[in-house]
Amino acid sequence: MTEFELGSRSNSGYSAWRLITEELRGEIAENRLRAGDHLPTENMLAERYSVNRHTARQAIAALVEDGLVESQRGSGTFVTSEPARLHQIGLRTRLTRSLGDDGSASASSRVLSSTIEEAPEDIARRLGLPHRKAIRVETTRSTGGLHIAVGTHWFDVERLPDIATALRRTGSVTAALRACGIEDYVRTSTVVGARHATASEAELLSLRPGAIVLVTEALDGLPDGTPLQHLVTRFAAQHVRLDIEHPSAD
Amino acid sequence: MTEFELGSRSNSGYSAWRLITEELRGEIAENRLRAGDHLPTENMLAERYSVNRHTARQAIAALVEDGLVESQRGSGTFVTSEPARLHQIGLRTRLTRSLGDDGSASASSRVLSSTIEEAPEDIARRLGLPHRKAIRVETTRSTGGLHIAVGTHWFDVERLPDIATALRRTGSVTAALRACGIEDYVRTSTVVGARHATASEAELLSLRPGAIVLVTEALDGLPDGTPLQHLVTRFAAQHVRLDIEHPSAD
DNA sequence: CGAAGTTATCTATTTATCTAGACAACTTCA
DNA sequence: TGAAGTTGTCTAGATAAATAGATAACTTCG
Repeated sequence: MTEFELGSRSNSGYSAWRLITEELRGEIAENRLRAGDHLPTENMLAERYSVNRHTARQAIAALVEDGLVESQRGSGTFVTSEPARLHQIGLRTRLTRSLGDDGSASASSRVLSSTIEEAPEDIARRLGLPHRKAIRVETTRSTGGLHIAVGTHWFDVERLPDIATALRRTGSVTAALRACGIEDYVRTSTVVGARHATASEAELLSLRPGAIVLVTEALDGLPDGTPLQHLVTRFAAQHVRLDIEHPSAD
Repeated sequence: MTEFELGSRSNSGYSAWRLITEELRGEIAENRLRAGDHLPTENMLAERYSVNRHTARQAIAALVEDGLVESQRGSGTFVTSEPARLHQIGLRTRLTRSLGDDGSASASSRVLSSTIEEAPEDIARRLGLPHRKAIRVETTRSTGGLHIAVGTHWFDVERLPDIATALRRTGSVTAALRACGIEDYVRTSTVVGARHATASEAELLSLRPGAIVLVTEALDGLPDGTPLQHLVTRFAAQHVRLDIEHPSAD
């Protein structure tokens, strides 16, 4: 097993306890520590990572707060038996418009704002805009009281001039597109990345600053290829898995 | 927002400069800051994140060290790096082939180890193993001198008894499968998540401890659906984004 | 019961990180 | 040329994180 040392750990921008927390979280995620298992004791962790016992305790405390482990005075700390529920969200790869990217049926999305803005150059290009004037819509999605994702949608203001009012009325992008006469649309590309959440994303998703977000960047278009919507969605990585369907070519 | 930021940022386990560094890195990776672009000045960053200018400088210094930006006294700091490269994921995804589709011959994969182990229960179930005895193979993948991904492969030891020797001989999973008589296989399912790298992953990928990995968990099978390989791949998120293949709508 | 091992809590101290202000060196542009 | 704006460097102080040691409360097991 590889342990980081003081040299590489200090000055890394990550506190010692955070690194230990995430290391243990990774072991749980990889099933090397399983439900019910006894975590290394505080003294063992302190020795393994060359830190004080208090630092090891702080690392464990973060896992306790996340519900991954439970501490019992006198006996030890154990991996929680029922792992936190993960939301499996389907990434749309064909025109499953009814469910699609909105995933589980219980998900509710809300429009935070919609403004007319100058689109960034690359987004304007992907949308095929000569003028760069676009409608920008910010949305959030939550299920079961948990904030799951925030989305930034870009529409061509000339192609869909009424999308803003339709959005405010329907509260849903899909319904708003239908109100604008778009019955069918197709996802033409999706790119997935991961990074730390920005401060505003962390606030919207009820995450700590620095939490990890999965970022999907997608382009929706008419079946003939005309681009309709550029969509950037940020998911809280600790609650979400993205499920990719692989439609067989035949 | 700014005062709230300070309060919630502390005690997060991430230093202020690290959060700023990672936010800027994300903007570069997602091509919102492009090669040649002027970074916000130190004073602008300090104001935007409500930190001292020295803290903003430290954030930039980390990007300089990673070779993403270059500072020029008097004029500013500029982006020097390209956005994260794309790794394609689709029906015919092979770890060996899909990276470096720019035709660069620099992409290479390496078999680190192969052992016979008792597979974890969930993996055994997905592979359809009654006996739980499986071959576990660890691989790494790099391109352009960058370590891109590490993979953990699981095979049925009874269905593919010779895969280990074939792997050691060929060095490639695809070639080894072909040597075992598997001419064609397809991706059945892919699930994507993200978390911090463990210390061992960070070492294999030449990342700092605490860096972010994209984790894909995939099942490959014969065209008739028989499971062949369970594959967990960890990509260095700062270098890679996943490009989800969409079937052409024809 | 008693000993050993565990988590919980407290105080004090050291070390690392962040803030504050000043000035120098350099570039850009009017 | 000069003014404004930028990065580079220095000193000092304030705040947060980690260390060190001690003791209590609880569990397990011989």
